[in-house]
Amino acid sequence: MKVSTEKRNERIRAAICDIPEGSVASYGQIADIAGIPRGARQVGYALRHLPSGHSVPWHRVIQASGKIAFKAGSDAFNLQSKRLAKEDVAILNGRIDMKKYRWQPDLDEFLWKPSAAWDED
DNA sequence: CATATGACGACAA
DNA sequence: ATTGTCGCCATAT
Repeated sequence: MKVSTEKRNERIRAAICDIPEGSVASYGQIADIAGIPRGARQVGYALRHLPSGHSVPWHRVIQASGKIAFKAGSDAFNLQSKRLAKEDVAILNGRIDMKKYRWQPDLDEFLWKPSAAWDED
C-alpha cells in the first residue's frame, strides 16, 4: 500500500475543510496549503476519490480562473452552484469573483491565531 | 517502461 | 474574452 498517497489526500481534505463558509479557494491554492506545490491536479484527483460519508466542503474549491471545474449543466455543477449560492457566494456570468471571495489563509490565521501559522508538523 | 487521462494552471495567439 | 498549447503530477492500462 502506498501510504504517502493517502497521507497526501488527507492533507488536501484537511486544507479544504479549513476554507471558511462564504469563501472559496482554487485547486492550486489548496495544493499549496497542503504542501503540494503545483499539485492542483492532485487536488482534483483527491476530490474525485473522496471517501464515502465525507464532510468535505468541496464546493468551495473552484478553478483559479473563478470558474467551476465541472461542465456547465452537469449535476455536479448545479449542486456546487447551489451550495455556493447558499453561502452567499455570487456566481456572475458563470464566474466567481476571486478578488472578493478567495480565501486568504495568511490573513485569516493572522487575525485568528497570530504566530501559530508557522507552527505545523 | 510508454501512453493516456484528468474536478488544474499559466500563457500565447 | 475565448481557445489552444504546454507544463505538472499521480493513476490507470
